[in-house]
Amino acid sequence: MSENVFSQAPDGRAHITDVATHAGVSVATVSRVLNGRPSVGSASRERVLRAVAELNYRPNRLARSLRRQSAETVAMVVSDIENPHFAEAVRAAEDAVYQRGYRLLLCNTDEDSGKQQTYLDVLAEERVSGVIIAPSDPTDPGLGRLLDRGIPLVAFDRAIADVRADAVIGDNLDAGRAATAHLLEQGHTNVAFVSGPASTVTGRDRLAGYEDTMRRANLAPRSVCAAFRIEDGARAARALLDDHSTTGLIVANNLMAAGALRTLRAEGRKIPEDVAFVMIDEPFWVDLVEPPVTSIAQPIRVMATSAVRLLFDRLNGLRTDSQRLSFQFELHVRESSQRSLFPGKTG
Amino acid sequence: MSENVFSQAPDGRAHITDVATHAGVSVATVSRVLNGRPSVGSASRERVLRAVAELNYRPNRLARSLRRQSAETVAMVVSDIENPHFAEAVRAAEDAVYQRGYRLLLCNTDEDSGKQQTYLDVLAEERVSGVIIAPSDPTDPGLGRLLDRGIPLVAFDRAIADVRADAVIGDNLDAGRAATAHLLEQGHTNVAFVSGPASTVTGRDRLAGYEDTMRRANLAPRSVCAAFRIEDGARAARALLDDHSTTGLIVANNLMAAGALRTLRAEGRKIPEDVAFVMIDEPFWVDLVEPPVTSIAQPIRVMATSAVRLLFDRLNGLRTDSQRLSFQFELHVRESSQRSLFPGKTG
DNA sequence: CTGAAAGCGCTTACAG
DNA sequence: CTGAAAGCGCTTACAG
Repeated sequence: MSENVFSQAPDGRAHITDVATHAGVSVATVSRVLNGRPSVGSASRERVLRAVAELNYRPNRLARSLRRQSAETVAMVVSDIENPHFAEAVRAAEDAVYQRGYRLLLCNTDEDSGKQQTYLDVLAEERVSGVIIAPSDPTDPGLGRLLDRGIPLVAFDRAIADVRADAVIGDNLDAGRAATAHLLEQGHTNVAFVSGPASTVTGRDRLAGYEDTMRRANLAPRSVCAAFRIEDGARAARALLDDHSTTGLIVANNLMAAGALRTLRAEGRKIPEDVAFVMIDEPFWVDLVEPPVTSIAQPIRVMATSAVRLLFDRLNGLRTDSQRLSFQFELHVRESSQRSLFPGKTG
Repeated sequence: MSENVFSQAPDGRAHITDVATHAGVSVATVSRVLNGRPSVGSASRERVLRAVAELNYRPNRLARSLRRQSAETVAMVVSDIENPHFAEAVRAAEDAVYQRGYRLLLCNTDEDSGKQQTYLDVLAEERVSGVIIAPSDPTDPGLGRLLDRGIPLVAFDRAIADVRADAVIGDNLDAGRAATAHLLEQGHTNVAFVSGPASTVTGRDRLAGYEDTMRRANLAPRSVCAAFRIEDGARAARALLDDHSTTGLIVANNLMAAGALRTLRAEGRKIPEDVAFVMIDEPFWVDLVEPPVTSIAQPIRVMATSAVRLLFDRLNGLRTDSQRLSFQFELHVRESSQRSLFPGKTG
């Protein structure tokens, strides 16, 4: 039991050597106590713990990570944290990662492939344990480089080409089909589609589902591609509604849907009387707007949690082959598409 | 120019020593080139750069951070990343931090003081450069411990007691006053208030502003405290609307406002005819709902950017005294509170 | 159960 | 302009 003055002021800047001195043991013993190794005498253990408390000691995780060759950090790369869809995913992923004692590094790429590239490089330097990514640019060579280094990658929401990556993806083709089929069943024939960017799978597949369903019904698809943003949705809707024969409108994500609704309101089109409306995604406001909006919902939380599980299965060596999880969307019919409420009008 | 076989496979697992060998220089020279130090001959520089490219070398940032005693990481701790208010702040902060070459570590505390405490400890271990925090628990001793270690702290959105911390706060008292004054001006006398939790400044101050304004007008304040969540807002609104004499309702944040709107709709109360409605916060959906909602808006992006600036001023040694920035809210009147549109009814 | 020592991969005075 | 060497703060065989 040393009667030393503190070898270091108790301001938390103490190092493991200070704790060792203070407790009268070796740094190895301190380390063992701190890491919960069993082989430490209870007397030593107690003195170490007391010294830690008195010095307000916190181990330096940089040093530990360097030594252990593991940073216990998962990075999540999304294209827009302000998109409630991703906010929800990030939240669920953070929870799941935190429960496993890891940290979640957030990277927002802003749908900018340059920013994504920079981030992927940084993540490689950072020696993160794994990466969950909704790629802005799925062709980024940085993705392959990460995998080259043995850093497991999970494509979330949007697929990437590299077969070594795991993936958790919604069935976007089906989402586009379901939305379209629903409006056709309501008797609409002139249905237009506000699509996401062709550079993303979510953009392409949802559009493909729409076009496919239209063509099978011998109807001409009509769509405009836009970025997944509010203003772009408003603009795209304006373009599509120029043709006043349009009686059904599908919007490929929640932000664009907000913009499209603004356009419909600004132009005085009644929903669903003039235009029936369906959106993909189900933000909390679907039933706050007037009328409540028919939506195609995705189990985002479950998907995010699954992505984390896939990652940790790899990290824990439980699996070496890559896996791809596909999730179904669900159609939730609300007033915005209820043509049947107005049986007088038929195409 | 060495004709060596790669000292290490070009799979990105190369170390600085491999690069040095490959380029035929010392590790010191490699390090200098990588860190942009001027004192390197152009021949050496070129060979190093080529070796880096050929080996797909990426420096290990853990080692660098350990050596430099700086992780170049800023942590942002928020209570709910799904709250669009914080999502917007996180996004702006991430941008500002990224521009300075730092990373943003996201910590979601879920309004759970235990989780916040754990996170603050982890951040101390992590040796993060600084912390921006909207505290779930402003009395957390971990806050003081961080400051003890010399880690700069910026209280964002919600103040903390420690005078060593910087702060970027909205004038919440004024927000509560402005919302209330607006409804009183519209002729309402029976105005109720859905408040946030008393444990947060945003909860307390907005409520205090409301109560103050009511009392000055010799009116009896009536409020219910709730968590900043959708369901809690719905429940609180139900309780307050039980008293059918209520003609004005103010809700203290955007999530609770969504819940309150749901309640109003469920109970068939017309806005603003039966109940005039004002919310604090201005999410993008304020003008999508019917009718558009009068809101008290805050310049969140500017606030988040300012928080980052305060942090870096400290990190760059430009300032040692603590600073507190206060931001004003703005009242944006929309239909939900337009009593004047219905001049026939007067309280 | 415990300690001395090597080593994780860098950076940076120091010396030339 | 360049290199040899110390050191950042830990963890972990190895030996006892």
